[in-house]
Amino acid sequence: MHLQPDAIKLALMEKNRQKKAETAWVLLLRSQQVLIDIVETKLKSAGFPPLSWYDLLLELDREPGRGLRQYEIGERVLLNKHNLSRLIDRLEKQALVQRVACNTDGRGNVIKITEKGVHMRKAMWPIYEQAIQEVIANPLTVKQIDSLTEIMGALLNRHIDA
Amino acid sequence: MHLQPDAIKLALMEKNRQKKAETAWVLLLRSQQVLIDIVETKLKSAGFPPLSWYDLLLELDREPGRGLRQYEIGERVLLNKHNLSRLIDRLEKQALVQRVACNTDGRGNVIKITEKGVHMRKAMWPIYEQAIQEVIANPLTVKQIDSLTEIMGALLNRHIDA
DNA sequence: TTAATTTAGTTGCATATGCAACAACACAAA
DNA sequence: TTTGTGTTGTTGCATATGCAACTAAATTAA
Repeated sequence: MHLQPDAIKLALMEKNRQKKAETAWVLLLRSQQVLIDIVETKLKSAGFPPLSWYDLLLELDREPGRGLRQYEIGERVLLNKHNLSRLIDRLEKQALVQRVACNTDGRGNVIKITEKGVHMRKAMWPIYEQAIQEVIANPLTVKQIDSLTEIMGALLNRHIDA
Repeated sequence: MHLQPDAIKLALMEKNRQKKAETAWVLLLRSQQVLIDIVETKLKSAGFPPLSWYDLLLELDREPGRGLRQYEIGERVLLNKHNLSRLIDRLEKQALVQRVACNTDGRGNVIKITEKGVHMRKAMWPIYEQAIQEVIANPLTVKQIDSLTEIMGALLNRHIDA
């Protein structure tokens, strides 16, 4: 066995790196499906609405009186305006949130969480918390959890601008 | 500052663990959304069908002549039969796969990939491969990629039986 | 054999999502 | 002012997904 020229060596390393990335990607895809499904199922069997509702309620709950413009929510929850518009429809129909005409911008409206919405989020949290424990906290060591956070952060940062 | 009794210390550690798990979960949720969206967008802009089609074609491509029963595909692709049934409808409409009556089980059918399906999968792969490079291989070190694989494996294993 | 139960797959219905077109307003330039 | 351009949000349409009901065939039990 003889030493390979650096260029070839590098190319092989890159090839290997890509192979590993593909393996990781497939597992990431699968685990996403499985874990989200578990969490959604737990919420549903407890008689609660899906994760996306929780997300929305949480963001609104963080802005007590002020509320949020629709586009602000869209940025935080990573939802395009089409879906967001209708997601808010559904929540409003359940009286969990409320559309208020915006006095500084005649086009838009400000979304505010209602009392009922606050209660709903609070009621959902224990179930959600327990689900997170089951799908993340229990199967992993603390070191792995930290590592997961770091890696997901790196993946996200790379694509925030895109 | 005095030493805490072990029980309290343990409880605090568990609380901390859960906190970290919640942070990791949120990042995992977000990054999955973003990464999958990037990959899907790349496929679409290249004029290709979505990821789920690729998944199905890949599984079938691995069983050249034999094909697969629908429930077998369901197990591998993690899709319930309802959706699978209609996903196959769509692919069959594009002549990428073919339903063949099963001679050992009169209820079911065997799904086989067509020549066109084989070509489609081959054509999609370079785009898909490049997308994986962009979302996983480029942003991470090899060590992180290995770590990601290990962690996702741990998460999946835990819930394979459930 | 017949009858009861389980399994494979499809279909109808309600809901969720993406895309494109649109309406209404804000903002900037002429 | 008017005109053009970008932004905010909604709606129609096509498609995708989950749930429950259903058909048909396999399997088991009597």
